[in-house]
Amino acid sequence: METTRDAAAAGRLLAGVGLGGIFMPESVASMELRTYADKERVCDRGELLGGLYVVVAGRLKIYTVLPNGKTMLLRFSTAPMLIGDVEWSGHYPACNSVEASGRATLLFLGRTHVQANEMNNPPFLQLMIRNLSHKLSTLGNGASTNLLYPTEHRVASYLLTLLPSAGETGPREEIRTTNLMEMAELLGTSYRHLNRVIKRLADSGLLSRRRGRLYVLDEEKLRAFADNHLYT
Amino acid sequence: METTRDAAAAGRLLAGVGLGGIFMPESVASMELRTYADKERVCDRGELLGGLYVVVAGRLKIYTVLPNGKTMLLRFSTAPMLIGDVEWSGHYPACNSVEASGRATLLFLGRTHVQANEMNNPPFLQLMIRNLSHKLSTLGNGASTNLLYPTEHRVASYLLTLLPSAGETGPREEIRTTNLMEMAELLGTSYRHLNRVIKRLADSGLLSRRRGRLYVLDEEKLRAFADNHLYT
DNA sequence: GAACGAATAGGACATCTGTCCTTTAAGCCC
DNA sequence: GGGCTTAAAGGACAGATGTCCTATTCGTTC
Repeated sequence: METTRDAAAAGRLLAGVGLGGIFMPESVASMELRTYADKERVCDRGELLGGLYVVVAGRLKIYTVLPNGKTMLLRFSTAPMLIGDVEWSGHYPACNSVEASGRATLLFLGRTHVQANEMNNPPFLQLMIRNLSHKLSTLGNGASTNLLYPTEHRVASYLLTLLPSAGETGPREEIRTTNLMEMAELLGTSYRHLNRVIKRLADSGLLSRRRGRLYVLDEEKLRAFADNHLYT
Repeated sequence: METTRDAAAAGRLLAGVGLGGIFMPESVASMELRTYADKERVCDRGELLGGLYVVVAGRLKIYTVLPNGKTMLLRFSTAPMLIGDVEWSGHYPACNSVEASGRATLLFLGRTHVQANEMNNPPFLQLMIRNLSHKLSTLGNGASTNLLYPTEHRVASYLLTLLPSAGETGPREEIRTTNLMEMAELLGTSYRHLNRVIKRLADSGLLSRRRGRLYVLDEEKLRAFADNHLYT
């Protein structure tokens, strides 16, 4: 991880991701620019965070690690998401692990600066609220889906969510995985089982797989399969 | 549901649950006092909320209903939790259903009042943040546990979490269910299976069940079983 | 081109878990 | 007490899912 400190650059980056004017100038001046290499860890579950991060470029992988060693992929974060907002108010240890998925750039603002500059700054507080709300509703949706629908169904939902024609908003980079193993982790199942399910869907003619890639052949049937559900 | 409007009472109730001085006086003056009977619905998933609620007495049951009709119990809310905070910033439809578990009393503040009075009020915004953070970390913990541990394990964790001696903080009313069917819903399993697992634990001498109640016989073994995990 | 690791693909098997059904026990109302 | 509803308890069975293993394919590196 490389760290630099450049108030002008920080301000520019913030404006570039739509967060211009949100942070107090003193905060911007104290921000560190941190760049991570692919797969580099930003924080581990259980560790104290020391401050707040703003994603300004690249993509982060957010996941949980449980005592039994199992892992669950929760989401990907892109600009202008915050990292560390959940832990902030209670100064709790990180509830999830975060690592870079490809090269990623974050701005870091130390805890003392947040406390001194931002706690009475409504635009910042509102940003926190928007971020938390978004995470909460995404997580809630994913959690109940994972638990209450069979894998077959979740695979269908997942693919539809990524299908460009599916939503006016287009594919959701927040959940796009880079390979099948990640997809299994996101859907909360084993790689083996995911494969089994994909094979079933392919055998039924809903999908085709060529060289490790999946292609949706019958969007309508897939949609029926997914019970019209999406990973919002 | 009975509704009254009494600014003095609202102020008293807020102070009583530790929220004195958080809301602007104009907000307090516009709050409605709403009382719900047992099992009465406060809101249904998908409906627009119209404002923000503060729990001041009693207990609410928060759960998700999916298109396939299945249900998952997420948590119970007691004073001084907020309801509707998740949906607030985007004016989204409710992501969960809420019903009273026993008689419950809420204060309701209409959306326009929140917008006019509270959006520049740091103590209120901080309250929102605290609430959202708490919900997010609880939900994240529960979601990954439900997905990554077998039921047997979750039953053990759940019972330990409720066991007075388990935490310095004592039993967590947020997850205490009133019967086995609710417990199954909270743990994300079927009633049948929960029964099966309880029987196994009882046969192994870790629990005993008498007249529908469960008693922990061997806390140490149960703890080992739970991999030291709690429903935080 | 050979060698290697990472990712894909799937066979075999055990077991976890859900659905459907029946029985029993407890509480409530008339 | 009799009849009702609700919850607890569990038998039987099918299906979903995880674990362990083995090929195979692909891309990278030497």
